[in-house]
Amino acid sequence: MNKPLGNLLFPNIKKDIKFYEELYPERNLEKGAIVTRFAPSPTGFVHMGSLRTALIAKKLAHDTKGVFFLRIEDTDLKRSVENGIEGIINDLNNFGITIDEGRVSQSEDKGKYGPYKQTERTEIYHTYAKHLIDNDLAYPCFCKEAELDEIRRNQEQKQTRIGYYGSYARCRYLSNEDIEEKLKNNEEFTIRLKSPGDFNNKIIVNDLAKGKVEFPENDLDVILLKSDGIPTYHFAHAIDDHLMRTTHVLRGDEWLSSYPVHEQLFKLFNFKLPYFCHLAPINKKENDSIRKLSKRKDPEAALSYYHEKGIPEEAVKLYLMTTANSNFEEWLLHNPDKTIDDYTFDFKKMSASGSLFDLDKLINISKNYISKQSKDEVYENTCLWAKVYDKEFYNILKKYPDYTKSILNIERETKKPRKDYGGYSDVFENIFYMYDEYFDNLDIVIETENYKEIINLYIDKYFDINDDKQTWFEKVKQLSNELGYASNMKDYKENPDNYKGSVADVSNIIRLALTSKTMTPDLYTLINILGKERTIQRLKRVI
RNA sequence: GGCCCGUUGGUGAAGCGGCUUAACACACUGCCCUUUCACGGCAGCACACAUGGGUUCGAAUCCCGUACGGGUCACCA
Repeated sequence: MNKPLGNLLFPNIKKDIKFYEELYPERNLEKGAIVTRFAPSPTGFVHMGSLRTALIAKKLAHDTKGVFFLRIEDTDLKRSVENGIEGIINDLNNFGITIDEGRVSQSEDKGKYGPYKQTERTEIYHTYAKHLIDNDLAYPCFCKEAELDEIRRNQEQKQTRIGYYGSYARCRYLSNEDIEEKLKNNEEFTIRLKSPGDFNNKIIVNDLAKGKVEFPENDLDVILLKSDGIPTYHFAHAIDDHLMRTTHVLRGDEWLSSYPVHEQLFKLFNFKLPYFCHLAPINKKENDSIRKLSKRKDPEAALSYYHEKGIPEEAVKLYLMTTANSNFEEWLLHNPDKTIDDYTFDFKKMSASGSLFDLDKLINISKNYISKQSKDEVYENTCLWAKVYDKEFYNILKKYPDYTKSILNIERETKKPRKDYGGYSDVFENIFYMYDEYFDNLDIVIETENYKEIINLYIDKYFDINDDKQTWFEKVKQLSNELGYASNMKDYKENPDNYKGSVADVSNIIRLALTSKTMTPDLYTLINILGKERTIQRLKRVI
């Protein structure tokens, strides 16, 4: 016990930890209910990896009738970004990751376990720090940066373990008088843990993702409170996740190696230890090395990247889920009409190692997802996209809603829909030629020599907007025959020399004249959507 | 350097001691279907279990060593 020191260091702290233990009681939830949180730093947008963590955390909580909350970890003043909190809330909302409690705006909380922003909890941290000091489990450290450097250099030279521990932890042995003296001189100090651990002892975690992991016990006198009085991650994590009654801590596996510190803190306070799940990162290959997908270096780490491509949020989530749970993809294949909400998350199906980010796969998922949407959904979503990223196209879409929908509906809303769009940004490239506003400015080049003859004959003799598909195609075949083109592809393939070409060539000339492209959806449907006048006008334009 | 994690084809991965001549999905290639494209079907691709020992009648699966990759050792989270 060292009560005088606690009072000396924290003269303004009048409460004790019992006060907070009672203020934030255990949650009254059903048995098996999981309490998780998303705890980002407001350093900018949400990272793909963080989004995945949040997605899983929310799912676990909601599947078990638990609670999912948002806590803002803004203890690094230097890195905090101005509208960081709004950005995070925004990203979460866009992806439908709804929180039950926590920070809901820059300054507002929802829920009884707040405040949910760490810089607003300093009194709590100080109370718990004082408690540790009172019990001789923490002490002030006056070491300056230079001294700490010196210790490290010394350790490097001796090739011993690096860190502030044991006899290297100089300030651990300061007497109350020494401390009082330094305080009088206004020396800056941090509060360090007086670790009771022994490096030779072993501890074991049963990590939900990694399995059993063995560590040496922590003996580092880690910093609990920085010299500005703000807690470090380690300290804040222990206090907050206990007081907020988190049952499952999901976080990146870069935290795995500091687990011994955290466990020690929980035990010193007699907190109930939550379950831990350390997720492997999403990686990227750069040259020959593999590294974590980086906010700074990789545009695809930002959620805005997908927004810009018009990849639906749901598709991103589906992709993230396939990387989070290895059997999710197959499950979805067998349950095509179900959603992520119907899936039961399984810790055992989590990969222990990090995977490479695969944009191809994401786009494939997105194609499948968009292909299942109705024409109205695709129309609305494309409008939303274009409104931000292509104003001109947006105006066109808004000008011709029904016309556009009929285009978007080609080979859609069937059992085997087309999969043209990896994102809404692909829509333009696939349908722009249907609008005169774009089409009229195109140069149309048809290489076939006698294309004028073909088109003339088509207009004069065979074109009739009222034909059904069967009749239409029969006529194209007749047209082919009349001009020496094979109407039957098999015949043509067997004896190509007998013909000038095939019905495929003939259709393609018409296709080119009408669309400027050689690859389009079904021509007959296209003609019907274009209508009689526009079709003839376009056909005449090339001759 | 200490501590920790990981390593199945180009990618994600199934596998949990015999059912494995190692699934499935993406990507790629070819064929079929077909007026183009797409969809769909079929096939292929890829010397895929990092490596060396051991345990066992039997090992991708268990144990040990090594290599390689990654993390961490901040008054950053």
